[in-house]
Amino acid sequence: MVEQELSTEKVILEAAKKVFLDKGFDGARMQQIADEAGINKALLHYYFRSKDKLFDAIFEGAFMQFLPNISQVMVSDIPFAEKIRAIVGHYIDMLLENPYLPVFVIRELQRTPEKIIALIKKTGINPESANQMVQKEVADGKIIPISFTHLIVNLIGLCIFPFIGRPIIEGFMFNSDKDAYHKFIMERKTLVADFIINALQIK
Amino acid sequence: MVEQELSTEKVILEAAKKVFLDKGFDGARMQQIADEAGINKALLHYYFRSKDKLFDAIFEGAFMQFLPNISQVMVSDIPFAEKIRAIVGHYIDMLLENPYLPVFVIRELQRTPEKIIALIKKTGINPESANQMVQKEVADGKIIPISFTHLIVNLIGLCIFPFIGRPIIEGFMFNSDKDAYHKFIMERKTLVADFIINALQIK
DNA sequence: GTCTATATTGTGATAGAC
DNA sequence: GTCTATCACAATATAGAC
Repeated sequence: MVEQELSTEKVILEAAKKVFLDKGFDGARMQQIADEAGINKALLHYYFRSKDKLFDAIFEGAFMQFLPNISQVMVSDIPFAEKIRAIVGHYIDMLLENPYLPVFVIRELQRTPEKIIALIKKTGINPESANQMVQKEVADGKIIPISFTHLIVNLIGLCIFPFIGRPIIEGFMFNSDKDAYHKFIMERKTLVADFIINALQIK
Repeated sequence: MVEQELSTEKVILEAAKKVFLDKGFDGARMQQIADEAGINKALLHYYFRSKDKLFDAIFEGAFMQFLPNISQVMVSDIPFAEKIRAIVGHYIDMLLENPYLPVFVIRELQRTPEKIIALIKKTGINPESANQMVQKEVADGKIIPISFTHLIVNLIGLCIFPFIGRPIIEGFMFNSDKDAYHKFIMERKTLVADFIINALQIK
């Protein structure tokens, strides 16, 4: 078992991710990334040639992480309500570990939408098959009529907004009480799932 | 009735709002704002002295518009379900007219959170009084137990995410079919209200 | 591979004529 | 008030020594 030191490239990628996630492409500075990595600017360009390419090196992974992992859960054999609970629970856990991810993705989605559409198309994700599963539940009278698109938009919106709006929720609603904010997020793991389950009138 | 020509200051503010809303503070360029206003950069500085001050001149109004107008509706005498319908309907209508507003506010909320907390505190908005109204409904057994904070976070999240995620929804889910996207948004005016009403099990 | 120094371009801001 | 010209500095990127 070797105490492997992180390669320079990995250190740069870590630093870049941290700065880009916080500041966005437009707000990030190569100098800040270099400082964060404990190296100088020239070395960034030696490894990644340009700010654009360095950004690309971290974006795809971040974006894929942002998409909730529904396919694994959807094909499993548990009741629909349990699927909702599992997806919401895992998604909020991921967001707790990556709280800047939503704002980051949203910012870049506005800056370079075409690039990101191309990226998501490349993944082979198939919303039509997801929709068929939802429509099966509808046809069986298990849930009220709703499209997969509306459902996933509701689910993501309910999960990410507390992270997007953290400054207002923590700073204003909870008077900068971090513990109250954290408690609020933990409550949402069950609250959001129940909210969706009630809304869909799952039988 | 005079065909009043817009003052230069108003033209600048309109141009600045357009560019800042689209690109954010970091991505916006004074040159682009000048072009948009049909004037030169020097004149921008003559009127507003700095990019920061020009930004401040448009931000407060934009941010206030972003907050859903709940107080007027909440104090009225209609049933709770109708209040939800009214708030959601008006909010989505506003977002249809200002589709870039959510991303803009979110970006700046991350960039200068303290400034924005101070701004919202200045308005005298009182979440405690809103919470009391919600708790009255809970105590009367009209809705399931929920805090005002969870409720408003759910409501805003459900309303804004379709606008935040437009590139993915329109570009990917609907294969760049703008009409399909617009239809989707219009559906949400009733769908989101019903979703909340069902979730709260309003009696 | 890593550094210092420097080139090059972009961008906010000002000076001064009209 | 509005313009052209320009300054000053910030930021990306490269050259070249080690």
